[in-house]
Amino acid sequence: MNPSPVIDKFIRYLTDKITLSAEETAQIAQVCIPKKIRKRQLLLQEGDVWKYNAFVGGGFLRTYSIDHKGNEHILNFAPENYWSGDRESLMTGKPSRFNIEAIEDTDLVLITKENFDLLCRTIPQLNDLVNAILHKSFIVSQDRIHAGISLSAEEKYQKFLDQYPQIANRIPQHMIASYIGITPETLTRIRRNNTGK
Amino acid sequence: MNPSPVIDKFIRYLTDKITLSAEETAQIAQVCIPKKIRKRQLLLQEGDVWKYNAFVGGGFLRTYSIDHKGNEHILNFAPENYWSGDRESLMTGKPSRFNIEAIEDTDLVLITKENFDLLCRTIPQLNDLVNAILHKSFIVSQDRIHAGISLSAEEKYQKFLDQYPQIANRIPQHMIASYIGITPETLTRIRRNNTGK
DNA sequence: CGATTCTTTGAAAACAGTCAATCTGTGTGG
DNA sequence: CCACACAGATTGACTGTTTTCAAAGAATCG
Repeated sequence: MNPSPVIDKFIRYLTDKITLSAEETAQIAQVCIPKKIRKRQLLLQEGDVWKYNAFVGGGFLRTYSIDHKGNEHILNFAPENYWSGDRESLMTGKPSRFNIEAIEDTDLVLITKENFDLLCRTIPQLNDLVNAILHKSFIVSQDRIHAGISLSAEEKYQKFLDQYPQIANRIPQHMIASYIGITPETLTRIRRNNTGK
Repeated sequence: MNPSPVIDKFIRYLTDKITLSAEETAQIAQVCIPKKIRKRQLLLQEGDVWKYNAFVGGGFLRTYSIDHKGNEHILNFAPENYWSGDRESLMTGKPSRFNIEAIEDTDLVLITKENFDLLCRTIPQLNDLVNAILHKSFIVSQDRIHAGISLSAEEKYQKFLDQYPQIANRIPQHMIASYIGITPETLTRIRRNNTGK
């Protein structure tokens, strides 16, 4: 047992997918930094450098940028059992263009890049898992790009609902609008036309 | 020396990035399938299952879909020293939604998924290289998604020019339009307004 | 309840798409 | 070498979609 429930949750998430020895789980737990953030608090602020891998044990995060007009653009959502962070800042060491904010009170595990890389080098199954997740994320990204260049606003909304029903009913709809790249007013109008039929 | 110049090119691409023993390069070369395709020929046709990893030694490929109105949407370009293929079809075994076509006469190396995975398991440096490429590709994808939801058509065009000048002057501009998700007519109008200043 | 956040609405303007026609450059076959 | 075909780019007029801005209604939370 660990001092922190979210670390337990993280270890369970891992052992659900890969086999780990007692030493390995201990080794992982040792470098886990549990963290709680309240609704509307920032985990990462634009301009800061991101240094971790973050696992969401409970709650909900969003990653977004703010453009020159003050409009927010949501790049990602991260509910429980998802990962969050800014890989670009992590990899390059440059200041992030994004904010990561809690949509709900959130429990996290942070692992610094150095520790995480070390774990991956020491535990091959973990390395494989991480690569499998990355691989899947890439495919999902490509699909979102394809949707972005080929679907109408209405189709993008429908696709979002189909793909992420559990997210859709947990967030305000202006965040869905932001994620698919339209204004909240446009989303209202799309919904009016659809529910009318 | 290999029977095929494109395999040599591929091996050089690899040894430029990682250290390989003579046996390892031999092992890799052994499973390489060299292939030439002519301009406008298809490497992959929508509906077929994609089975390979494809390295572009020379020439130029594009990956695109055709929507219900008959419009093409370009998901990716692959010039020399890039990889191509449909990872989604490769991973799931499902028929591809995409076509991959040669924009110019193209020299390729194909490696079947089975052989490729085996190589990665046998040669750790190769595995690391592949993961590093995937990691980078993911970051590039995220950036394109962000551009898609936050930039105007004009800004997307400008970003494309900045990011891929060497691609921009090698393809017809209606393909740039297709890649950034606008019509060729709109791109013409954007250009007119910009070069006018 | 009062404050805040979120959604909806309307009217106008900006933007992007459609369709059809024309213009341009390139390359091929006669 | 010319004529023609073809792919690509541009234009204009029109339509349709999306944004913008301002205001008013819900809904939620402390």
